[in-house]
Amino acid sequence: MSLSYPFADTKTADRATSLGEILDRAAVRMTFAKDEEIYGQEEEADLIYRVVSGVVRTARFLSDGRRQVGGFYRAGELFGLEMGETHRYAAEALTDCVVQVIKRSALRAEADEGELDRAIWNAVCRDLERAQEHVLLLGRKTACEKVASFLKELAEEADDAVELAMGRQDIADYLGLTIETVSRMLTQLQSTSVVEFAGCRQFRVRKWDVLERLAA
Amino acid sequence: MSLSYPFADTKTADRATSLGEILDRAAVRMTFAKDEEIYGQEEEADLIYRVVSGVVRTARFLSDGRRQVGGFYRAGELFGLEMGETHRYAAEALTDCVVQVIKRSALRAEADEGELDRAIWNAVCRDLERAQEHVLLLGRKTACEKVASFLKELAEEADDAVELAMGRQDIADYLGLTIETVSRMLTQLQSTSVVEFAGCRQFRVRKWDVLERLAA
DNA sequence: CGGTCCATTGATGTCATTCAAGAAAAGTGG
DNA sequence: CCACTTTTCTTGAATGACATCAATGGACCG
Repeated sequence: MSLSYPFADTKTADRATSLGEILDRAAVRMTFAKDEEIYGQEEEADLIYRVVSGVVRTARFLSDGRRQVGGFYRAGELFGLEMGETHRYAAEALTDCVVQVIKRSALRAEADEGELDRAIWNAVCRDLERAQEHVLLLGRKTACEKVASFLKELAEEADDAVELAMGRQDIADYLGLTIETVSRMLTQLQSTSVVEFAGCRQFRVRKWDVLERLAA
Repeated sequence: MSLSYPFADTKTADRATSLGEILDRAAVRMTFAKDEEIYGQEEEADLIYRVVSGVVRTARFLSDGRRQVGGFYRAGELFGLEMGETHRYAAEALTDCVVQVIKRSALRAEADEGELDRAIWNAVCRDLERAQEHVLLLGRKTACEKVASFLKELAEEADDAVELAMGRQDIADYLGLTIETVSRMLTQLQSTSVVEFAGCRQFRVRKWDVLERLAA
């Protein structure tokens, strides 16, 4: 991990109007290598994080090593605001990535309250919605439905060809499956021409209607 | 379902200091019979709810009838603040229950902002934390661990004998299992003297250490 | 070009589900 | 309060979905 401080232009008279500007000015920028830990499960949580580039995953471990991936965060997204005293999920760099970090207290001084609160509020609500979808997926969907749901979610935010930032193990741990099962389901979706893979990290959807039906 | 309006003492000069008082004064009180729907999945969400008595469950259905229970809410808890345009989970009366309901906008006029925001904020954060725990449970725990976790969570907020408000089907749909599996795991936990049941709706923990270990 | 890592595929095993029955509890009406 | 019905819970046996174990195949990288 490496640090680099922002230009200290605290003399700027105007208050920043967007959270992005506030962070660009006041946050510390940190770089993490692939698989490096950003913060640990059980660590104290008074920092706010924002992805600048790369992808971050959150994950939680059971004592015997089983892992559950909570979610993936892309450029522009806030993470790490779990609001208890400590983080319940760890955050790790899925790819090499750059992250802005700021103390909640420091941010409060910089920003006009409304702007800040709204951004954090939105991030927490988005996390909650995702977690609720995740609960449904993990609790009541079959392996095939899980994988279809996962591909669908990725594909509907991308135009045509979708790049998978994560490997099979991360997908498996996100979906509550094993890598073998994920692999088999992907093969199955390909053999029925629902999706088409170019290598194991890029795909495009061939039959949207079928994919949506399979995602249940 | 039946309605009853609160005493309209809006002349009170002082602003209420606790959310409870605000709601007691300004909210509509509604009574729901067991299994009655409080709001539906996909319904518009601009009301805030608070359990006065009884227990509420949230649940979501897949098109073929499979059900995932999101959680249970007890007296004093706020629910229904999912913050998207529509509810993603339905809310139903698990038992006969009384609920306070208020429009978010109306509440905003009544309360001093800080008090209100803090209460909603706490409720949303609590929901998020629960959902994250739920994800771990559903994704990576075995049937036995799921049931043990469930009993443990119930038991640690109650003194000695714990009353189960919900039936086996609700437990199963909360844990992502079938009623038969839940029943078998409960039998197993009894036969190993980890818990002891008096009828099928009341139990007490016999071996806390073992229960905690099994909950993983 | 050989080595390492990751993904796929096949064979087998296991845990949870499904199907089917019976037992206990809860509701109903006399 | 007791028979009777209905619902819910438990238990057993068989099936099935996903996991595990083991081997092969492909991609990336020095």
